[in-house]
Amino acid sequence: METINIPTQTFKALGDPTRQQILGLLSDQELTIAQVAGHFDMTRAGVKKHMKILEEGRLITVRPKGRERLNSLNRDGFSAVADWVGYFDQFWDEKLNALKALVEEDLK
Amino acid sequence: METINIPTQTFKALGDPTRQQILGLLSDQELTIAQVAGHFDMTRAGVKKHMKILEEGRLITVRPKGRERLNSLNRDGFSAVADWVGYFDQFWDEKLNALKALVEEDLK
DNA sequence: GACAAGTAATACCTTTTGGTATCATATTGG
DNA sequence: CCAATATGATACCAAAAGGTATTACTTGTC
Repeated sequence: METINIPTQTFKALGDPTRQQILGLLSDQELTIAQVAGHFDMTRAGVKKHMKILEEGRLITVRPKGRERLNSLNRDGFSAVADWVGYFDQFWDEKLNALKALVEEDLK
Repeated sequence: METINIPTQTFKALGDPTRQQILGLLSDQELTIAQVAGHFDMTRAGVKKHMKILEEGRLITVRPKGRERLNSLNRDGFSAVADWVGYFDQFWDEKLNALKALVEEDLK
């Protein structure tokens, strides 16, 4: 049996509107925490907590540049979600096959 | 600009291990709330709440059968997640194109 | 050392999670 | 048909987790 690891932390990270917006911002360009905070009515500390959750969900990565730390999207988390959803594609395939078998049985 | 609606409720529904397990059970067969509760150390009322969240995330549907109500997977939620992830695929494409452009610039 | 970015600690409030209790409804047996 | 039973829906409550603001501390660059 083929198993798949469930990206719980990734889904949790995605289940918040603020974090979704942050991802949207980062899809344009990499940003510091202060720059992200500039787009919201929120303190740097508040943004930082969301960034940590996004990082734990492997949706962003951080790289130092001078005295700043630039945050950018990380493909890992997105791939994990895509894989997980793909796993359930089996289900729909089997369901369609079962339906097809039923129909063919009817035609006999 | 092409927009995409963000399935927040769906991600929220997916961000819980118990609900993920429930989806796994339902990928085998449709089940009543009582049957789902049989797989967990949880009351029917507790399970019911998870089912409601899954339903709001369009991950399951319910159909009545006698005095029972059978729960099964709903493709809508899964499709929404797939679409959303697909939207971010653009990002990786653009990033690769930018990289390619840089490399070609270098070769001049 | 001064400044700006980042991080840590704390407190407050809201949301989520799960339990118990209760009620309505549908089925089944007598 | 009526009583007993099983299912599921809902209301209320307590504990836990999550979100935000405030304040203060650390670190890196100039």
